Amino acid sequence: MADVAAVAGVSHQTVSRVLNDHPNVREGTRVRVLEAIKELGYRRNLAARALATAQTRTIGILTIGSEFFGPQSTVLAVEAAARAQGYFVTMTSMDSYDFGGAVTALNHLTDQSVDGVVVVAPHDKVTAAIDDLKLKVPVVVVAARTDVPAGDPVHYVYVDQRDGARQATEHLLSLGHRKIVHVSGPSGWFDATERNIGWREAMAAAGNDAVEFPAESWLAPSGYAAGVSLAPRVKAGEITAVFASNDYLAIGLLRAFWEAGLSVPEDVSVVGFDDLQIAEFYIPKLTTVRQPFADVGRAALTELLGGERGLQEPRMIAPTMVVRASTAPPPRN
Amino acid sequence: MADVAAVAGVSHQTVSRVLNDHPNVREGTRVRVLEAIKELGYRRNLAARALATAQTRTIGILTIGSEFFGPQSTVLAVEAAARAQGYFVTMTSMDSYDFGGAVTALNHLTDQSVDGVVVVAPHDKVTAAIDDLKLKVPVVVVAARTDVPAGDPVHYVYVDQRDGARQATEHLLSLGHRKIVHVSGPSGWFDATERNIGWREAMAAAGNDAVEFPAESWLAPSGYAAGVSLAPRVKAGEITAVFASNDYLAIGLLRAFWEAGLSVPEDVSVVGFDDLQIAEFYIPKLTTVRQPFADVGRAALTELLGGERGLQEPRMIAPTMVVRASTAPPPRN
DNA sequence: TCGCATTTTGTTAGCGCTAACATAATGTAA
DNA sequence: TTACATTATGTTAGCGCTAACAAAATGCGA
Repeated sequence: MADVAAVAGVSHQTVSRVLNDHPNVREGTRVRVLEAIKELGYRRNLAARALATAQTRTIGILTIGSEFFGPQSTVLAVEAAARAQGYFVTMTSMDSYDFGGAVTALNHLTDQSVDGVVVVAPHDKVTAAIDDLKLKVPVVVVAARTDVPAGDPVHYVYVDQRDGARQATEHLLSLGHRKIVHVSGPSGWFDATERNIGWREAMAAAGNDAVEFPAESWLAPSGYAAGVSLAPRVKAGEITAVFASNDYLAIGLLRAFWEAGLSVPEDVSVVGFDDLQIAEFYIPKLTTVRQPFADVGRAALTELLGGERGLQEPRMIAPTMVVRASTAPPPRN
Repeated sequence: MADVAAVAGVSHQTVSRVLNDHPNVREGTRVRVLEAIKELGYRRNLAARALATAQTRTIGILTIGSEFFGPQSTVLAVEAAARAQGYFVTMTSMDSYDFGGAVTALNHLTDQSVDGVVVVAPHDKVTAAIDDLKLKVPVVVVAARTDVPAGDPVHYVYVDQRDGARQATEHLLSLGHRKIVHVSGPSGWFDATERNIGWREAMAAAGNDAVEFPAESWLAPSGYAAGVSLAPRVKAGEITAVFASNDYLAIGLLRAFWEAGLSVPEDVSVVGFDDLQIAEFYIPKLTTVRQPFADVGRAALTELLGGERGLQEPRMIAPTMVVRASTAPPPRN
């Protein structure tokens, strides 16, 4: 910076002013400084700036360390939005979904003096760690947590999972299904819990029993296992439709049903959740609930940088029902 | 740090020594300092450290801004490996795959004084930008670039795409196929180019013509479009097998063939590339080439931090053929 | 016990930037 | 023109850490 100042014939502080768009710099001086900067290929040292200002203009993203479609898309959107706002992004993922893993990951971010944190890890162990740590920087969590106490400094942004599950369930009910099973996501995950609640509410409203089949994980093998268990009951006429807590589970289910000789949607209807890229290309095309992950990512960053503007209310984004070919009226016995 | 020093009754420099595992610190002193650190909940300011040492212990990851399975998995693995080595990770993605977009993204990383960069964006525009910029920090690119000049400071780590394509092609040839078409990936991408070469080599070695059908993108809709075009030729007996440049394309293809009333693998065989999580659950289960993305990520980081150890030769990792149910001998007319 | 090598601890300066204040230049009303 | 407000620029100090050197404490052989 001193070199630039020398070339432009000004003090280093004036260079700093130009760099920070300070108003009180004469146009001629600004131009000379800018030219010197270009000539020397100067780039300011951000570590020094961070030290002097106690601000890094960096946000941290904490994410789960797995290849799930939703979180990944959200992270990408957060990063793009942050960059557009002139922020840098540092990312870390968790080795395990327990309290300690979450604390370690959070510390890893705060060690870097991030100006804010976006957490894309909708697991209750993670939120517990956040509550416990009482971070000094703003935190936005992408998780459908509905029991947030009023005035909680941590903000939540999410897709209305409960509503999505309700839509999915009502779609099946409106087709005439009554014997429906929900293959629910693994415990600890807010999305699983909320979808479960939405499902129960819709079933209760229609006066039906809400039968669940808990999946071991979010992945296709678990859906497949569920399908293997459920197929005989479908054949016995005890089940006419399945609402799976995500598309991976739905696809596993579809595969298991196919292997059991069941036709979807003729013998049994299946609904998923997420709308994976390939949902539309599966055989049959999968009826599912689309989550606008990119919107969530953008909203989370806006919330983070927006500061104390307005209310503390969680930002909730609506999912969309996408009806394709894996659902139809139940068989007539 | 001064506070810690006061509590422990030492100078701040001794605290610094403890923090940096300097050998010449008496055990008793070290313990006292450690206790003071714990008592005060002290965490060192990394911006100051970076300023003093001119090292950030941060590596930058440049990635494409899309939800592709491979790059995403690789990024996750790089992050985990970096964290295990005590490095921080800052990430940025590109808005566009042109030269300018790559330069902007690279500058975004170097502005943060990263100690090294891992590029997970196997596109020729990106490598062109890297060559042009002559970065002062070590760079490792995850891309199957084979024309790297000897002594190039940029190192390349990748899966042997050419070999994978050869395996896929030979698998089809060994089943008896001769009329094979390769649905190739979009231009500019190293993976597409290399798979194309591997395919041609294998076909040439078997004395067959190598017929290609270029896809517009890496995504399922492009595979579907290819399938729509190819289906009549399959029916006419002009094609008995298709090697798609990735699994998304293969799935689009499968869907299009299914809609055209063609059975896979009875009427036509299909091979993909990548081994997506759901490849095993598609109907039929997809025969494909598995890429060990996590291994690549780890290898890239090792290469980056390993420094000038050993040769400059690109690190090449072998893919594995996974034979499932989408391939079979050609129909007997 | 002394003298010297070795280990341990302390002191000073500076990394490159910005905040706060000081000074100089300019504009404007009387 | 002068006096004073306003704008533009310069000077100084310090952010929290580590490198380099200085000084003190310790160990050890004679």
